[in-house]
Amino acid sequence: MRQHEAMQRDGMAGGVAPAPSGSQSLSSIPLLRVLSPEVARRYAGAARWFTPEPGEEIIGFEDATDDVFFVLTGCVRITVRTRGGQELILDDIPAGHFFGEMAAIDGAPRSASVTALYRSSICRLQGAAFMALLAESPMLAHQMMRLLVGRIRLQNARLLELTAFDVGQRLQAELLRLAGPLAADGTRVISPPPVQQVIAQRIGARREAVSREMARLLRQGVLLRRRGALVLCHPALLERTVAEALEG
Amino acid sequence: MRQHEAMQRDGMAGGVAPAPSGSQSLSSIPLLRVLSPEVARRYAGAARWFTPEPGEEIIGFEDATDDVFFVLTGCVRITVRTRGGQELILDDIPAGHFFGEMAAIDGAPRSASVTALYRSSICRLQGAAFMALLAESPMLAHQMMRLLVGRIRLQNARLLELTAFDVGQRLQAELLRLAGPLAADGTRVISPPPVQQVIAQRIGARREAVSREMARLLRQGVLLRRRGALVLCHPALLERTVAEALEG
DNA sequence: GCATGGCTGTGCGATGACGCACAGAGAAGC
DNA sequence: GCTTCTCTGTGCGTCATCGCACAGCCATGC
Repeated sequence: MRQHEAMQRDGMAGGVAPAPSGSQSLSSIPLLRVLSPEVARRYAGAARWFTPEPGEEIIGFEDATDDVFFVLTGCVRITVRTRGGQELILDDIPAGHFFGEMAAIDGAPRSASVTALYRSSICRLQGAAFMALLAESPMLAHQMMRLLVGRIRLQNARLLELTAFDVGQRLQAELLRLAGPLAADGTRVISPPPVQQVIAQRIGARREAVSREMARLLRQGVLLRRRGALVLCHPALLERTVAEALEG
Repeated sequence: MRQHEAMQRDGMAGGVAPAPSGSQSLSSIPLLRVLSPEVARRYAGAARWFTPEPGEEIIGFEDATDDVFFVLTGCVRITVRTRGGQELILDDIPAGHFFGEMAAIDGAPRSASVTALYRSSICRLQGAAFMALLAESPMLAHQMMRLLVGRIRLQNARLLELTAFDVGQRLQAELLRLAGPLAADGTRVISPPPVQQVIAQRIGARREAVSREMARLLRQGVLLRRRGALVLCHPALLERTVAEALEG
């Protein structure tokens, strides 16, 4: 079940949404913090709050809506699927971030599906209102562009990996992306670690292949399994392997 | 040689750049046409013109520059490579379009390389000036976001194809992307067609595999080879195959 | 016309990934 | 504690793709 996987992936439990106090809540959204209170108030009417349950689909592929969604608590997952069950995880959106802005910007139908991982509290803003906000605040527009560019960069990297790397190399690259910052002892941890199935769906591989490759890394000692965490013992070594993959 | 490939891919021959008439030329750039003449004049000082030769590298991976480039005539190709020679073609930028905006927007080093396919005439604008323009013109900023979003959508599709499609299916999807509009007789043409090596680099496959799959399509009669053109006889049939690939 | 050089088609062995199957480990619930 | 369910590890046959090799084709230039 998706719910289980979600729980395992990340410790945050889904909580009840804070009572949406209507008109003053837009400024609780990190992206919109740059707005003046006056502006935020003006657009509050275009916002609605809701709290999807784990596994609930928030956006379906090719939906014609253009709302923008802000995750206040909880977490959602963006995926593209073939109807045959092949599923690629594009991104996980944690609390404080947002999704759904692409349809608002270009008016095209949704290109991916979004599902709640836990019970989440989410604010949805009408696409037109969001675009008006962007037009009103150059700072906001700039921030938006930075985020879009960041996503393109990440996807460029994934595209290259998919064509040039084997499963083992893609796994190592993904582990580095998932890991937290460098700790004092030179290690980086992934905590809590996603289940292998999820990693597989992120790097376009099968669960079994991920299992085999992780076993290899464990045997080599570059990876360590702890209670509720994966420890990259020698992140520099992994980085070197990835860099070498780029060499050849 | 890259030059040859370029010639074959597209009929436009590299011409000599129009004598850059200095300060009034910014308005000859499609993207910047929305600017008032006054604004265009104000930023003209931040622009420089140059004419790279075929095969010349305009941007190298991880360069620290942040200029934005506008292709006035000719064409350039954006690629990411492994140093071992694996090369993925991200996009070709024809006359009238631009590239290099990502570094200007987020200040990060270049994530891909750009090479001139023919002798091209190109205008480079300082990153800071470009960002100032975006801040000044919400219309321009909106247009920019639309373009970024379009690129993300395209890459989402390619990512899914790479993980879920086999070479044959990816080829069919790419042929549909390369083809021009539907003609009166129900066909769509690709003219001039890229060499197979280029198609292979776009879909993350080997030249031989592309050759084999194209031979199959030719045999089936959905594809036809003409002088300097590929004709998709039954584009609807190809679309159906791709859609079916998504089903299973 | 002829030679050159790149493009294309195809055969074939090697190999990496798939996909199934099943056993053991671990967590959650009763 | 026991059951149940998911997650994980691994063996193995199958299959798609790779990577090489080489032959024929076509365009270009002399």
